[in-house]
Parts: sequence; C-alpha cells; structure tokens
Amino acid sequence: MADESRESLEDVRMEKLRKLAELGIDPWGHRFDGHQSIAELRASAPPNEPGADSNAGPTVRVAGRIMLRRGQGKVNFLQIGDWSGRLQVMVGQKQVGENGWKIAELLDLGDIIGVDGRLGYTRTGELTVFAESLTFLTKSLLPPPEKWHGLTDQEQRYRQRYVDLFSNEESLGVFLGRSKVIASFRRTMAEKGFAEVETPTMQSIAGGAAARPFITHHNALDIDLFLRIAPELYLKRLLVGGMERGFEIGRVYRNEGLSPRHNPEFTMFEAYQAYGDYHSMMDLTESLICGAIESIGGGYIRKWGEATIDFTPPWPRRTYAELLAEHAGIDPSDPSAVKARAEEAGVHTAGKDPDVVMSELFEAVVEDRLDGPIFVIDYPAAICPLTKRKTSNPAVAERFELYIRGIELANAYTELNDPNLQEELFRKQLAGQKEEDSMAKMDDDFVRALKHGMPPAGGLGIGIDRLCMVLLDRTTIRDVILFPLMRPEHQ
RNA sequence: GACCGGGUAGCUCAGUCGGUAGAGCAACGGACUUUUAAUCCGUUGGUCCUGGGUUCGAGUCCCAGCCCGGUCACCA
Repeated sequence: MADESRESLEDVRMEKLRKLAELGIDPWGHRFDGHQSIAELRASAPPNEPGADSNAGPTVRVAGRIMLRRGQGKVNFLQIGDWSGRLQVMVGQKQVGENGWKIAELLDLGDIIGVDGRLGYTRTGELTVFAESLTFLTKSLLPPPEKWHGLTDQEQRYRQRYVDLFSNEESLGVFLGRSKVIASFRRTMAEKGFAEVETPTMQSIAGGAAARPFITHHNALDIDLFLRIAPELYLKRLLVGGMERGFEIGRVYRNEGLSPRHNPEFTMFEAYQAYGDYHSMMDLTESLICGAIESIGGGYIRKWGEATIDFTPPWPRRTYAELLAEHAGIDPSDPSAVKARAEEAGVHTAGKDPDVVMSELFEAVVEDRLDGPIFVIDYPAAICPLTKRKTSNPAVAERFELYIRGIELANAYTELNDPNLQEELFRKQLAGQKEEDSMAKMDDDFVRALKHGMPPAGGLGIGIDRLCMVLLDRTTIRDVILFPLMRPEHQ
C-alpha cells in the first residue's frame, strides 16, 4: 500500500484498466446501439407516483460519462452526463450481479459507461435509472477537474477545450447554441431561395476588406498566396455569372492582434442578392438574427453581461450624419467643424482625407454609445470603395453597419457595379495609402468581371462569432470559438 | 507593443511580519443498499512558472524572462 500510494493518479487508473482487462472487459469499448439521450428520457419519464415500484418502470438504455459518484457500501449512486443533460444511476451489488459489481468497483470519475435498467424514482424523488447491467465503454486515464467548480482556469479551458466541454455544462451549451444559430441562418437562407457556395480561401489578391493578410506558399506553382480576409469579391463575381442569390459561411483570416472581440481566424457570413439594395439587406439581417433568436430561445429581450438588449424588430435605421450630429454636436457637412471636433477627441487629422477624419471621429465619439440593435446607414463615400453612391448625393455611400452595444455585427452595401468607377476607386486608394492597409486593392479580374455586367445588388456580411457572443451572453470571442488561437504550450 | 492583475498538489483555492507547505475536492485504505457537491475515520500527494540577486534563512522582498487574463494601442 505504501508503494501504491506513491503512484500517480494516472498509474492508479492504469492499474484499474489492467484489472478490467483481466475480467475480460475491453476498456476501450464498442458500438453501443439503441440508447436514448438523457433529455429524451427525462421528457418521456412517467410521473413520480408515491409508493410506485421502481422495478415496474420502463426499461431504458443510456450512455454517458460519470460526473459524480456516491458510494454507499453495496450501492453506488452515479451521475452520468451526455450532451443533453445529466441523470442519476443507482448501481446495487445485488441488482447488477457479481460481474456488474466488479465493474462498478473499478469505475472512476470520467469513465464512460452504458447502463441498462429500469427508470424510476428514489425515495427522495430523484429520477434514476436502476441499473440491471453495466457496459464499460471507455476508461478515462486522467482525473477530471474538481466536481463542483469544474475547470475555471481560462488558459486551460481554451487549451484543453475537450475538458472544458465535458466538465462545464455551460460551455457545451454555448457551442450547441452556436450550432443552432448557424443552422438557423442556413434554414432562413434556404427559405429565401439563396444558394450556398464556397469560394477560395487562398487568394492571390487579398481583397474585399482592409486587413493585413496571412501569407502562405504553393509549392507546385511556386507562388505566394494570401489567406482570404473576406469572400466579397468572389461572391460578386458569382452575381456576374448569374447566381442571383448566393451566400457563404466560412472562415476568414486577419493577421491582427487578439482581443475579447478579435481572433485571427473567425467565421464570416456573406450574402448577395441581385436586384436588391442595402435596404433589402437590412430586412434580411433582421430575419436572420430574429430567426436565430427563435431557434435558441429566450426571447427578444436578452441579457448580455451586465446589459439588457432588446431585439424586438424592427430596429431603428439612423443615418451616419444624424448620429454624428447628435453625439458629436457638430454639423457633419462642415469639414472644418468635423476636423476641429476630431482633434478635440484626440484624432490625428494631419494629411487625412476629410471622410477618414469623420470616420475616426465617429469611431471615437459615436460607436460606443450605439446600444442597439441599430442600423447606421449612409456612410461617407470615400471610406467605401466597394459601395454604390447615392444617386441624389455621390458623397454618400449606400452602406449600413449594424451595431449592438458598440460592437459592429454586420456590414452591408448596395454593391458598386460600375466597372469604370470601381477601377478609378481602386487606383485612387492605391495612390493614397499602403496597399496592405487599403480595402481597395487593384484586382484587374474583378474589374473585368464587372465589365461583363453585374446586376444591381445588395450584399451583406455578418460576423458569426460576434453575433454568437451577443446572443449567447458571452463577453469574449474566445468563449464562442472552440479552439481560439493560443501561443503554443511548448517551444 | 504599453500598463495592471495572475501563475502554489490532478482540480478549486489559502498562505500573516521573510522562519522552511495548508484546506476542500479527487486518489488510496476502512464503515455504510435510497444518496444529492453523500457522510464518517485514516493515508498519500509539492520543480511554490523559470533563472539570477538580497538574506543566517525567500512561496513571500528585488531584477530579468516565460505563459495567461484585463485595459489601452492596433484592428472598418
């Protein structure tokens, strides 16, 4: 015993594994058919009638990981968990027989087992499977985290997400919720007649957004490629091709810093609708997000951190100029007033385009106050090189961004389809700033595509991760990304 | 990149004025056939993030570094 006590926790479990093998049991298990999920089983459970015979309940089969174990002499109470919930199992020496009891004595927290038995209630009213036989499904060789607190260390939760998921029910719930949000998006798009497409994630020109790209290399062609920062320009080529309604859900990559709202790879939803405009995209945005809320439940009035957000549609649509006037207290049509107010707000204005100064003032003064959901519409044209200008006022671009609690969740345009203007805007911006910093990188093939005729269209992008943060009440993007980027553990 | 906070047992955490390492859970041994984070008795378990320094003596103080988190910067 003294020798045994010096063994590691893993060694102790290895020893139990060996004993299982001696009993002729495969510690790594096999196919296990015909079990019900714990949630299904709870939903179909008969009511608890006092004095009912627990041996008369329905026969059931469940499978799951052992989350809690309470030994009580010749009976053990287990709590097993699957991805739908947790359930108590009673294992009695007499009830499971000699072999079953030998298995029961070798069980550890974290092991995965199958249980056949009758469903009933204990004298305290707890829904319980009274085990008649146990099937060993998988040995866990490492101890799970503390049973009450779970895994709380942020670093370990991200690095060992597999442990976080099985030990923190809330975490699993967030990712199942994320899955529902995405499924709901696909359903809504299908209902509206959109086709899902896939476009290149490796591109020779990283266009469609302003962000530093990751660079990779293709050996056979001996060319450098960029991981895409947006799918936009390819999806618009599809409009030219006659794909009238298309959308893509996929990963984009931006070589930038990490923060509670930024991960270098994240999931973008983009949709393009021929013969629509940015107002069509606002309607679509509301449908998509309201549909997602319906699918995850909880209603339109939702908690987010300390805040409460009311998603009841329709959401206000306010112009950029109005909001700037309201929050900055200036006349946005007066460039000198904008410049003075921007400097007051700490924005460096020297050598910058007046629209860029206005944009930075907006970010400094307005953004954080947009509790939302609110559509900010009609942006200064110079910061929108891919957007159609208003016919009535070419200084304004038909663009909106959706804000919630100061977070930009969606961005959409009436798409610019004039190839000559597009080419000019590419050249103008190229002349004015470093290519890397510009949204407008010259893309000759894209201009050629526009010359063939792209129908007037609305286009929309929604940041799926940020949407999930807001809908699933998480304040950091790492809580909605299964494996967020981390520095490697060992160098 | 800057600033702030953190890093102690498998997990969750305490550690006073600088005096040589603690609890709960888990594990191991024992009691217990209706428990609910079961309970009760006993036992084991430590590179105190790393490397220097000060000191008779450092988990604790100082310096440098590593990793994580937060804020800012960056980032449409």
